[in-house]
Amino acid sequence: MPTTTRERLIVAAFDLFASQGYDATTVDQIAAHAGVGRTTFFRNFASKEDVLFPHHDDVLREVDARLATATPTTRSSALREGARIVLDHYLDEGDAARRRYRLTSTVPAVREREMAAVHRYQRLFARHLAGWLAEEEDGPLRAELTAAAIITAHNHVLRNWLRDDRADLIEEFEHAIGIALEMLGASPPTRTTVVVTGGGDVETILRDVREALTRAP
Amino acid sequence: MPTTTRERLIVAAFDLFASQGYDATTVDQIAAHAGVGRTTFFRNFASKEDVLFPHHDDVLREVDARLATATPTTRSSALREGARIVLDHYLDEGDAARRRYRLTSTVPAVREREMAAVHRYQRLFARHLAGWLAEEEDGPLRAELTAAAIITAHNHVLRNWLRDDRADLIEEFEHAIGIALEMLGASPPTRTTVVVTGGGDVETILRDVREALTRAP
DNA sequence: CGCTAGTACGGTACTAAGTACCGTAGCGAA
DNA sequence: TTCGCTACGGTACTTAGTACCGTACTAGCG
Repeated sequence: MPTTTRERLIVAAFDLFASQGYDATTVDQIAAHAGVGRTTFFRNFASKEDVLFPHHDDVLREVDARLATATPTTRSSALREGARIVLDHYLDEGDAARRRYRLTSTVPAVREREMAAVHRYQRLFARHLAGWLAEEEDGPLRAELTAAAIITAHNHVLRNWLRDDRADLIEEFEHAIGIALEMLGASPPTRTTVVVTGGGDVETILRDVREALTRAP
Repeated sequence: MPTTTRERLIVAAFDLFASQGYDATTVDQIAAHAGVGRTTFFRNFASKEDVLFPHHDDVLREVDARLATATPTTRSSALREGARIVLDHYLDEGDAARRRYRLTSTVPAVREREMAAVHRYQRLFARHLAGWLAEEEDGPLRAELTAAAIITAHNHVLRNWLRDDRADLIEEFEHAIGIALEMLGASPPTRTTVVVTGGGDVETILRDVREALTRAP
């Protein structure tokens, strides 16, 4: 098993945090448990909290790249999918995400770090949005509001999932993002062609459309 | 001048941070500059960062009290005035707020602390809003979105002011809060109408519908 | 007046995070 | 082999934060 030193440190840290608690675990213990020296820990992670958020930089780059591909007509879905990248990453982490959540709920220092991470995502979205809305009235403000809405909706769904595993997570996510974007302003009319009358979110509408289309000629 | 020890510590800390920078200033220096022992510092402030945010607890209580007085017909103004309480507090601080801002802009540890403080306000707003929207569909999510919008609008105006003093601050604030609430207040469309002309099989149409719906909020 | 209880303070000693620096083992390329 | 690079371990240090103890001051009460 050629696991890298960095990964061994992450595993060791999560194990010790889970068994002893965060505050009661020292960096020396983490390093020892991973079979390396203390210096090596700080070479891989800038602080004790950082070992809990080892992938945010990668995910940030991913989201940044996705948002950068947006065109004026695809911005809405770029925002959706940008947020989905973050959500999916948490899902991929699986149990680790849940163990970390338990820490963020109880340890102030970890919670602050988590908030800092969230803030970076929000600023990333806001930066792209600011570019998109540069011409509009109150562009910078609207950019920040939209970014805040997306992050808030994302976190809302994520927290629900972290608390108790639920099956319809993706649907919930689409619903929440839909509400966030819908609350934020009317979109220009599109030149689309199909139709549906009826209420509900995207998934509901799609279900209705599918039903109508498959039932009719 | 019967200034209390706590206040002397605050003044000493701000002075030293301004002259030497945050990291280069030790708690010992702050205590010595205030003419007290190191122990006394930690009796008054839980941490070195805390001395920079000495009044948040009071303001939080104030805002809490204001929001608690809201009736179903006055909620909008309660939100406005709740945010105004926070803004006014920063204005009262005057130069101290601006000196702190300089630190939050440059020192990561201070910035994280600031974000934690902001988060407490947002959660306070969200808590009240959640109570107000308890009956509504997606109440908790909408509560968080609204709280996020208010805090974001507030911070947007505040940051502008902290960067460069501007005269029409209050007007800007009302404008920003207005946009935030307006964006959120817009009643969600109860009927969604999408029109598709043209043929194609069911799956093709469904794909078009999905694309249209996800592209335009 | 003397006595007592509470409060604020100073000092000492300790733990642990984070930094700086030095030395060294491995490893691929010239 | 030798050079250069990278990763690692060890030591020593600074500083935030905690725990604990002793003491001065003050208010209240006999």
